[in-house]
Amino acid sequence: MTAMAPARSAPDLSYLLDHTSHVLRTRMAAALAEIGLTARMHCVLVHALEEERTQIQLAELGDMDKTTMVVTVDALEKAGLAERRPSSTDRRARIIAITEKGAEVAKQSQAIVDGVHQAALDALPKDEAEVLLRAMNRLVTEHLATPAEAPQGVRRARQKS
Amino acid sequence: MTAMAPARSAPDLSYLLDHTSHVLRTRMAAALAEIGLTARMHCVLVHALEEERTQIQLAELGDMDKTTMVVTVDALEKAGLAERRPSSTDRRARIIAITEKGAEVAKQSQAIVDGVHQAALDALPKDEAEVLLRAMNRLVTEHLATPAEAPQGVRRARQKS
DNA sequence: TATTGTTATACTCTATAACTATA
DNA sequence: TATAGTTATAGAGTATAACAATA
Repeated sequence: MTAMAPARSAPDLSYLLDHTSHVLRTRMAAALAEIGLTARMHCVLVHALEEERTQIQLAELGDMDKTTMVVTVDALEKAGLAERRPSSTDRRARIIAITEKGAEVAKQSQAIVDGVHQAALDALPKDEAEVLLRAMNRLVTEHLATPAEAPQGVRRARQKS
Repeated sequence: MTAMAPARSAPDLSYLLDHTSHVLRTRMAAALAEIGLTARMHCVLVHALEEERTQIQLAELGDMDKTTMVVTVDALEKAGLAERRPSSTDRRARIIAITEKGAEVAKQSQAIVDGVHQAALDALPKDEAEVLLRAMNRLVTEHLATPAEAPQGVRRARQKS
């Protein structure tokens, strides 16, 4: 959706943010798809490499639901990039261990991600890119840190079958 | 989803754009919901007010599917903000005419939209806000103008029932 | 034949609920 | 009792197909 603001209005920040984030997301998806990854898979791969983490911990880091995590880990396992290992301290939990192949793919995917990001920043004058990042970081940590409550779209509890 | 970039990487533009656009979208939805509008309804309202436009033209302007347009116009009609009128030049097409009440609501909703945008920009130092807008406009018109093709997510044709 | 608007429906995504096994 | 992970499925959003009227 576009164009929240006609003439004589405040600049249409909604459009600017929505459009750029959408286009960048499609670029990223397309670039990662070339090595068989989704953005979520890359995200889990990278965080699981940093240290031993359970599915729940990885879900929180990637801001996903634990059920979404299940399918993401399923995909990583199926591709031979990760394995579920029982935690030595909690028999309920699974540590997501990255395989050797997974580590290699993670290196590639990180290069891809960095490349897509850098290409966008390089398309700007250096000083603009710098200020853009500073301003965006400020918004993310301050005024636009937390989402508003959903207005009417409250998800109803599902019916008992 | 968050955190495409760990240490030693290019700045995580994906996260910055996704997070800010998501939060701003929830703010906008919540603010517009107070007068019974969705962002789409506001968008159609404003564009239909500018000049006589058909549903298809409005759909293109708002980057929606024509079927999404149908439900949006349904909602506007039900709320008494717009009416479908037969086009005088093409008997297939419907002109979306905004009612008096619709015009008034559009004025309010535009003020709401501007307020949400301005509040975000006011949260930044003036020079940062200026450069942010310049940089975002540059990205939107240049490097991040057009989405990449969807990689695998090709929608299959539906089965004949 | 192509296009506007409509209805109906299928697809994708994600969250909810319910469950098992542990804690 | 609460939590980690799993399965199954409901709900929201949206695109596709088919259609009627008209171009």
